[in-house]
Amino acid sequence: MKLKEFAKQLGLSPTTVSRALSGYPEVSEVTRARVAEEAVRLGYRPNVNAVRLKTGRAGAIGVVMGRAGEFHFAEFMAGMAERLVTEDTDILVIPMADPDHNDEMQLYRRLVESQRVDAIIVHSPRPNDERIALLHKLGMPFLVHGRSDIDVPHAWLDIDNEGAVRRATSHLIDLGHRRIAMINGRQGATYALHRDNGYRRALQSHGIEPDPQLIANGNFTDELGFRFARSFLEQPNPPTAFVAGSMMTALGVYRAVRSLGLQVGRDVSLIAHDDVFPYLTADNMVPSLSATRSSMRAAGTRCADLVLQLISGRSPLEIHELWPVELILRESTGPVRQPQI
Amino acid sequence: MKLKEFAKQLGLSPTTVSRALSGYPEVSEVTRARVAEEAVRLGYRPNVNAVRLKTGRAGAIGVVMGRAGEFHFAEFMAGMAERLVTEDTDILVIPMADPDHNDEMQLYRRLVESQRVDAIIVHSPRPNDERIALLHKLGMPFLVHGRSDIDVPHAWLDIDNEGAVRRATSHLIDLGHRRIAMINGRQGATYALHRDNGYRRALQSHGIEPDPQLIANGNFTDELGFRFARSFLEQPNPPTAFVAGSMMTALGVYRAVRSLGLQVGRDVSLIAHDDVFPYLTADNMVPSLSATRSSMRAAGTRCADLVLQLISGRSPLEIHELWPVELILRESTGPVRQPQI
DNA sequence: TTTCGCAACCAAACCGTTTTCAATTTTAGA
DNA sequence: TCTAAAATTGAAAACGGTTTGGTTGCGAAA
Repeated sequence: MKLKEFAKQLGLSPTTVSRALSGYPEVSEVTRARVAEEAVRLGYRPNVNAVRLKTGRAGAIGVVMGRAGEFHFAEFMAGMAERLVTEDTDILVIPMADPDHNDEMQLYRRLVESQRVDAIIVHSPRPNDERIALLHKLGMPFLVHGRSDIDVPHAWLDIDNEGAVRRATSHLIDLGHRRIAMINGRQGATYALHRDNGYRRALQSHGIEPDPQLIANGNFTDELGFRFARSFLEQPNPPTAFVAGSMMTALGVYRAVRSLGLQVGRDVSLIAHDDVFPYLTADNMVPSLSATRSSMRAAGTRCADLVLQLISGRSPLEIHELWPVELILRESTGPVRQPQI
Repeated sequence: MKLKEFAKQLGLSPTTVSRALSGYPEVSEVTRARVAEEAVRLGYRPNVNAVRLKTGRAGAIGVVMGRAGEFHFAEFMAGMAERLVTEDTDILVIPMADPDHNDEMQLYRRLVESQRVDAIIVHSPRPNDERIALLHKLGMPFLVHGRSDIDVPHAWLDIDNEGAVRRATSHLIDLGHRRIAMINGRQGATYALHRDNGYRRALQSHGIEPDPQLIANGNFTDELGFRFARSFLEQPNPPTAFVAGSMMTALGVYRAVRSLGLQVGRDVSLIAHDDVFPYLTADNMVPSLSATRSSMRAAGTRCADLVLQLISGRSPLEIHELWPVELILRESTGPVRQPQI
């Protein structure tokens, strides 16, 4: 059913019908109601592609997806979906070929030019992220999930990574730990930097010098969690506590600790960051995992919300949200054990 | 840069330019080369929305996303992305409000009518899945990831769930196990049914009567893995082996077994299904996990490929792929222990 | 030479909306 | 009652491409 045909059935012009459905004021309430009603009855729905061509709006939010299968991704998307379900906006997932730099910029450039999306969400920004500069230059609305230090105005939503890790680390220090290892995310992303800062500040404010031998960076995998933890624990002067970047990393740390005949929460303390997954909960781990917690799903929902505001004209300058992170103490943290004499 | 302008710069008509770029034969090679070259140089790219309006193609594949944050999802998408990155097709994620039945059908109907996608991928089909009937009726190309018994022709790609679980169960029986528990996925989906069949057939072909007390269904979460395993093991006549539906479930089972002072691989055997995640590998678990394995990512890639074929006209009737599943034996399986006398 | 076929190109119609500008009808004010 | 202003409605021009149905020019066949 096309507009023309539909309008004819109603005895109205396409103009009026279009306006009635789009909520323009210059159409009488009576007419509007009738049009809306008949549209449902006859099943008329405007052709999206025609609307998009004419209006220039794409009706979609772009999310560029890296190749690393990040488990956060699904949660974030589910959160976005939750918000967008009532909206007439969908999510366009754009595959990224290689993390090769040039390619990536090219991808964003094309995405913008192609006019397939009204806005873009940028993930895992770097301190000086060229994607941000590019999108700003091209005038494409975008929201950064995370933050960047770049000298370009941008809307962002981030969690307080630094504060979270600082508190986590401080807490471990308060428990008497002095050798605290840090298993961080991949180097380069701002959040990893912030977490590193939080870690260092906590140590330094207690007069402890960070030991580079106790700091590691890498993907959030069980495997790396294990490897790093294991190699740290096998050092001559092993750590008594760990701060870990993700639930998967935590799993690896648990394994490593166990594999050495030690016990998490007694011999080694651990605090990890928990993005709140329905399928793996910190509280259920044995011993239950002390965690800095912030819902990835909620972030997705809010990001979708903010992007919608961005699209409808709100200034990026007004959109800066820093979410506090909970620190939830459970059994994986405990006072440092006196070295056996 | 619009087509008209671009054509003028080249001293050609829009017609010829359009044809040159779209690879039509009635344009000389010389011209085609020149057009292609200049397009790059001047940065001309056809407006997607205009192309879509005119051709009726949407340039996107639809994936409906449930609210349950499934960790498989990201892997599957990453796989799709891998295939689509070279193509001019993207992935449209459509949020699903409630798993409420009517709503879901309504969603699919609208999705089709809106012409935002050229094809749809249907996940976790049920034996008699109305979505399939609907899409078939509406003439929308679609690929089912999984299978359905419904009496409607449909393209599908599935893994041999039944065979996988049958072999896994048989292997456990060969190891001497007789009380084998089954922690399956949510009731309703075909794959859960197939796995159940595989489980029952294996038992029955060895003359073992399935015990409903040892069969559970539910989401693939660590929590449910733990609960089910624990409650099974606390029964008067506990199982000596488990077949579990996912890696997360397996984590829960490990926990449950440990919590009772038992040991996986010695006191209790376990085989779980592994979708192959970069962040959690069966081989790294302690003891390493015996698993039926099939790459979710590879499935995503192939599904994308098949959908593209579907879009370009291949008959759904020809597209039926049943992937074999590997059975990889590691340390979590062992001979049944004689009951302590 | 004329005719035909073919390669290469082009003008204009069309895809299904939105929106500008203009026309018509109502309403309100005098 | 008349008129100006306000409230509705419509006709037609975009939006930026693709594609149909030609036209043109040239060499080969008749």
